Amino acid sequence: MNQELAEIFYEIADILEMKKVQWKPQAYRKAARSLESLGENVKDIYKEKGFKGLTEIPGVGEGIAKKIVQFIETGKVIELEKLKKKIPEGLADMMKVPGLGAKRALKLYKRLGIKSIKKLEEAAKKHEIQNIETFKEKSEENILKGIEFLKRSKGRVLLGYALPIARYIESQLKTLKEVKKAVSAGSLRRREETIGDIDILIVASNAEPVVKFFTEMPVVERVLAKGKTKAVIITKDDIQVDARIIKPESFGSALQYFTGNKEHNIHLRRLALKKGLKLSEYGLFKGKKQIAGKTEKEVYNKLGMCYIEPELRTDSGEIEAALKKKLPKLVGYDNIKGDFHVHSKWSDGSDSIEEIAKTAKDNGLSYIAICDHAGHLKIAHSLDEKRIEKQGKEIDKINKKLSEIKILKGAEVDIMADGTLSLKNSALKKLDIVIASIHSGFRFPKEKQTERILKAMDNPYVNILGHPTGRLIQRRESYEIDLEKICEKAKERKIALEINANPERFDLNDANVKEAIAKGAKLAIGTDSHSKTHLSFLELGAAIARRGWAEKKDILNCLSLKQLMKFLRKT
DNA sequence: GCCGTTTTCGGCCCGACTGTTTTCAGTCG
Repeated sequence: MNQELAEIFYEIADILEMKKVQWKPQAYRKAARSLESLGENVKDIYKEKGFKGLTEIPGVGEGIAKKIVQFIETGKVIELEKLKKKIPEGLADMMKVPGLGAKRALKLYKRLGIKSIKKLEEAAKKHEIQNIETFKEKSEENILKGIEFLKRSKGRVLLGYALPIARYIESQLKTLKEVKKAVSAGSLRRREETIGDIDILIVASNAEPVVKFFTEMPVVERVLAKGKTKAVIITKDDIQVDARIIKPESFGSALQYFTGNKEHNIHLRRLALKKGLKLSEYGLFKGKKQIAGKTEKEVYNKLGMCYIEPELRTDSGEIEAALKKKLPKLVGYDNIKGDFHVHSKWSDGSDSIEEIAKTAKDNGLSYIAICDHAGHLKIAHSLDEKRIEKQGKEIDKINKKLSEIKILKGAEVDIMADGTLSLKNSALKKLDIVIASIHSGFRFPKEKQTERILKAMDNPYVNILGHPTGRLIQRRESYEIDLEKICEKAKERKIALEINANPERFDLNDANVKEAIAKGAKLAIGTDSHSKTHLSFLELGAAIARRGWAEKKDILNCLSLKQLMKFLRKT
């Protein structure tokens, strides 16, 4: 619902821009972005808090709220239908071609009657476009390249996929003697679940060789821009990477600016203006004098607030909290002592328990819970009671052998349609830790789904509710649940809600985490590893917790083994 | 169309790069 509405508002913005309407396009886009990053479904907001609730969404006022209501009730927004009649269908699509904005797209339509990407491609191939003033051969070439990119590009990529690529490019850049710093900013540094492009900031003694190196790296497929301080490339796996060369005295303000997000930055710049200052990527200025910019902290402090961690910079209350110095002390990446959700060869994982435990130990963990599938799910080689017992003996052996790491005996059991579990209590009782998850019946209506989960949570042996909403990023919607009720039950029953750190899941997500904490529920990060290399997802789980404003006390993984065992032995 | 510690009108972030231009508009982030 939110995404559909966002797309409608983006389209309205595009058409309005072509019609040379001032300001409204920005307003619609702001609302669209706001909807995209909203944790809650607008439909639920409307149901619970009515029209007023909608206008409380940042960037949504009376006008846009009315359109949201219209969409909820009728499935359409009349304004868009009207606008579409004035501008040929497909024309707004043309703006998706990189380098082609509203004005030039409209010009092509007016002069050549081009009104779709397909027609655009044909015209460019026939060299009809270079005859229009302000278009020449180069424009034609770029349009074709842009269309090609559009066809191949998969859009936003998962954080878990982009992060290693970014780190690799950073490390390559750091091999240059000119490079003093190379740091990724942007949505990657905010640890968003998907990344549009990678932004790398570089401090270098001499920009020229750095730009040359960057645009000629072996991973480069195509160079989009190459200037004195900025270069843009597309990698062979179709990820756009921007590089900026920064002076050391501006490094903090540049890092701040390029870490964003957009709303956060605009908010800060407005605050700066109110103080009679100007904030840009070059620094915070009073007249022509730079008063901050070397570090991010300096910039935030000079604006009258405390430092804001990158993961929080989404303009969703963090600036107000920072001004009042009331930001939470976020859980640290190094506070995470263990992993609660690991599969081994015993079910559908690919490594032995011993291999996994050794890797975990090398990663600095002090405990992991082996939670293989247990019960009826034959396809994942689920363990029955007998095999669980056998596995337990193997774990005992390895525990004796390895020091500094403790392997907990666990299982991931299925929540059946009626809310019972796929393994008998007599078996669950013997385990250190039990994760209950839904692996079937994704489409149950909200009430039934919630009831089913609540019933499972009443089982005395359940410790963690696995991937509570079941969504897969870009692939499957959440199942419909009443998260509020589930959080209340979690608090009451001392059951932790999982933050599944698998990059395709990230479930609970940041907004859910915030809600869970507000309701007093604890959270447990699990990587859902099916191979020892997946154990490194733990940091991504910590990132979600941080984006959800979690503190150490909210996260089970911060407990020492002793404290943890106490938590698990609930009455 | 949105928003308000300059509040119900009058603002709306700021700068780099490109291609086409001969000083700049368009696009992007």
